[in-house]
Amino acid sequence: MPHELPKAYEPGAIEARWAEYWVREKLFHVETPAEGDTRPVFTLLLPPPNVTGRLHMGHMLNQTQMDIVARWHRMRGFVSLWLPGTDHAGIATQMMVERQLLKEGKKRREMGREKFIERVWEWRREYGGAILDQMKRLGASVDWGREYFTMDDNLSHAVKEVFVRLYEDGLIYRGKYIVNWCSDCGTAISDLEVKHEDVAGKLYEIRYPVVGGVAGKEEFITVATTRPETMLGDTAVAVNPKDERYLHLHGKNVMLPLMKREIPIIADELAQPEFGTGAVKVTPAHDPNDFEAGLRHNLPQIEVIDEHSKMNANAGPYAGQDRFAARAHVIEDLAEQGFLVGTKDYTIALGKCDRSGTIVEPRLSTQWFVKIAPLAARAIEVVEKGYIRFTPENYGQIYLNWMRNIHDWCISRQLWWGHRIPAWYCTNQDCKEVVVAREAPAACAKCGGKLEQDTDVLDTWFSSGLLPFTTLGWPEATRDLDVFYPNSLMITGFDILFFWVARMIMLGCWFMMPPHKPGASAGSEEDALRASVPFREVYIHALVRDADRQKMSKTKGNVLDPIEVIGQYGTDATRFTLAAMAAPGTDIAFSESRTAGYRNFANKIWNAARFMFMNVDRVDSGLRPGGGQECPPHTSHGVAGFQAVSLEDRWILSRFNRAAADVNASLQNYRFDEAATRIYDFFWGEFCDWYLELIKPRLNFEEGADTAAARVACANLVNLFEASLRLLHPVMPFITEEIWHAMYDGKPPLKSIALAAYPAADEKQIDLGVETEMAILQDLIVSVRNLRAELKVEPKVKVPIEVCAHEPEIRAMLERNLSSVLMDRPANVEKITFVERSLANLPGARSTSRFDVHAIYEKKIDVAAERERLTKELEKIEKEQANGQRQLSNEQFLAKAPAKVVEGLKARAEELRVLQEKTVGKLKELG
RNA sequence: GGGCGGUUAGCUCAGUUGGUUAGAGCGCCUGCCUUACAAGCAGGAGGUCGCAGGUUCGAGUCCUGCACUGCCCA
Repeated sequence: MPHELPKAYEPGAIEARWAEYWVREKLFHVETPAEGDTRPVFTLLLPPPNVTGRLHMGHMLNQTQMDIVARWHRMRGFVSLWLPGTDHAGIATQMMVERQLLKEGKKRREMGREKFIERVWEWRREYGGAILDQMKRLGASVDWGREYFTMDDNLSHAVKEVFVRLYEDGLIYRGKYIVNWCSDCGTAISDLEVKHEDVAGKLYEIRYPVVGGVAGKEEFITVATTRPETMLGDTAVAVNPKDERYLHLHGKNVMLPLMKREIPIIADELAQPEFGTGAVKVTPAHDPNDFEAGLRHNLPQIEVIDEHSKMNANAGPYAGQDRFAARAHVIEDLAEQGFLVGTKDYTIALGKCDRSGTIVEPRLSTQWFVKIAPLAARAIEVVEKGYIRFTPENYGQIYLNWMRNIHDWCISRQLWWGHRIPAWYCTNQDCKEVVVAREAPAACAKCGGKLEQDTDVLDTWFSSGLLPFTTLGWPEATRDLDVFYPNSLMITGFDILFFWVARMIMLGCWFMMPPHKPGASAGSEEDALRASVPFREVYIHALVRDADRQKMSKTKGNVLDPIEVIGQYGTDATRFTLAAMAAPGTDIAFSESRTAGYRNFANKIWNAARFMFMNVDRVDSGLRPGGGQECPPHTSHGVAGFQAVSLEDRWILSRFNRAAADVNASLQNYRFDEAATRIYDFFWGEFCDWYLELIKPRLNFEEGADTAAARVACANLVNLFEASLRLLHPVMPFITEEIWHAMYDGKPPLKSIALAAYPAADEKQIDLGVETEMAILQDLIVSVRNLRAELKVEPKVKVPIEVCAHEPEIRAMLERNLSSVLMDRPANVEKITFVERSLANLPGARSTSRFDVHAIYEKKIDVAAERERLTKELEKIEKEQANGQRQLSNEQFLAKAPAKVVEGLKARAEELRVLQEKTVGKLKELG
């Protein structure tokens, strides 16, 4: 049986099937284009989800937008490559596996590095594909044949290569510096992985006695701190050199309370005269600013807190205590000994580990760093020069501000899971040579001693920052790299703008520029720079919040699982919701009522299709889009094979082309919201509400009916519907695929609608005159419906009407297009009489500036209600009239406003004059 | 402390380089199971566009200040 669609739209039944089909048929696999292939190329890289992750609404928004763009380009004839993959996520994955081990009573360290890593791989094989399977359910048109994992051999090889080259370029160094230390994760983390949180804390004022006093008298200098326990490691007190209060103390020492250690008073900008007392304690081993000051003044660095956030042996009597317990004890002892001057409430911006939530400890530690300035300079330049464009634009500025204030990047992590740092140290204590190499060296080149590899791994973002070129074959000179680099676009959320986008730009502009760029480089240095960017455009999407605009979080319990939403409303409806709400600059308050509405939209399409098939089967079940010809080529404009015989035909054709033009323009500007709502309005508000109703009289299959007319109407319907499905496909891929295949009775000319051409506007099919005529017709129909409601005409009773058109052309147009047959369904009209006399003042009449229409119906109207309505209307008219008059009598306006606006206002004034007269007349008639 | 957004109908949001009558979905009210669709159809109510100034012939839109609110950075 052809064209069998179940009565109700059930997304679950169709979506899983197509999702599976797209993957099985490798529909979105892209072969590397051969030399000489001139097709335009569109490349997208999927921001790799964390391999331990589950799909959340943010992913779904991100992937919906990418899929819309990827499908849209593909349908427009681009080689559209969308590369999927997952990220090995060092800390998260390691923690996940450690937790699993703990249940078996095992520990990572007891197990040993090699066995542990093997275990992580096992874990990954078993669970690592979950999020990608979820992606398949979204219909993401990625090239599964090119799927990557950041720990794949080829990518690991590239990571090593990048590390060695940066080292050789002098951009990687190792040293003992203050880093952000998470004692829970047991590793250093980068600045970006520290989240600041304002908490209520205390500011303690502590006085340090000045050694020897001043002028023989005991004197103190008071410092303010939020972390009194670190005073145990103080090696100086700083005052501002310009601060006159402390000039007499320059060069003196103080006696550090509790520790009884003499430390100097230094003059340094570190101390801000307006903050607290103007004097600050200096703890070089436990504060980044103090660390810098310590270097300036050659101060010793005394560590008092260890890697587990406990006080160490240097903390004297406090050794072994937890840092917070030590704080309490220190305060107690200071108070007891008379050194505590005061305690104030104070808001502290507390740094916490993004992953574990533990309070980060600034700690001296030997780590590897990237010297960021040279990389940042280039990354700034390419954005300033517009080689990378941000949407919304303001993110470009945010990016630049961040990039201009960037600090060196700590890239080593004290983990096992990740890319191990390719550095070796000579175990000979007299040599201690450091070797950075691509392959493990056999022995120390300097002394022949034994070498041991660094036990640390690299920050996960170090490897993901390379993906735009490493996934394409770098460091080899590959054809893929030639064709697909730079990527066309990066779509991602604001939260990883710095983590990832910024780093991709820095690394891309470094390694895809000479001398690191593989293959021959043609053109100037400027051309090379322009071509070095990882992507031409960056689109930053919003955050998905819950319906009450609250951030979704597990603790609040307001997390919406996209898979559940999909289960309830379908992927298409969920995608449509995200697209329709994706207005730039605003977060998305995801509301399920909205999704339910778009599920209804899908149902509407479904039923319109059933209506189409029902009629097609009555005319000729072999009827196919394009009259059975081949599928339109990629340059397809407008609707092919459409025979516009009636006003509504010409109208819908014109409206379709306008919609196509608008949707393409919106997608070009990443206005997914505009594109989605434009299609919605067209399909529901114009195609279903008006066009389908207006052609029903032609779809008459009774005895003696005009079957030729029905055939044309059906053919038009099929052609228009097919084009509309293509227009909608990028946003709602499943339902469009389903109906499209049904239209061809399961034997479509292509494997998928996804491979068909995207509709573009055909200017010749757009007709403003026709649209205006149709608007008048619609006005008339709505007026009659209004009248019926007012007159409370029984729904089943048909009413004859009289129509008076003021202008002969309008009357001719109405006479041409209005028939009782046509008016029967939309307005329940049985007979139409055209008259010359004005009907404006009759009860049971409605007027516009172009016509009067009168419903011939006995029932008395509700005079009071009618008067109220008319009075309200008159008020509105007169208000607008007054407004218009004020402007039109203003010479300045006439002189300065564009002619188009003035003319428009004059025309409107004339309309208002007619309407005002009619309304006043009618009110008089009512008495 | 520095920076960036937001404030439009009961709710969630659109509103283009300033231009004629500020729109949608949901919700609400009224009437309809009209042979595609009640997940639907038809009709309707509801807004001094956060406040105060300013620029302009003209401001929801541009500028200044204020209030409230959210986010990022330190």
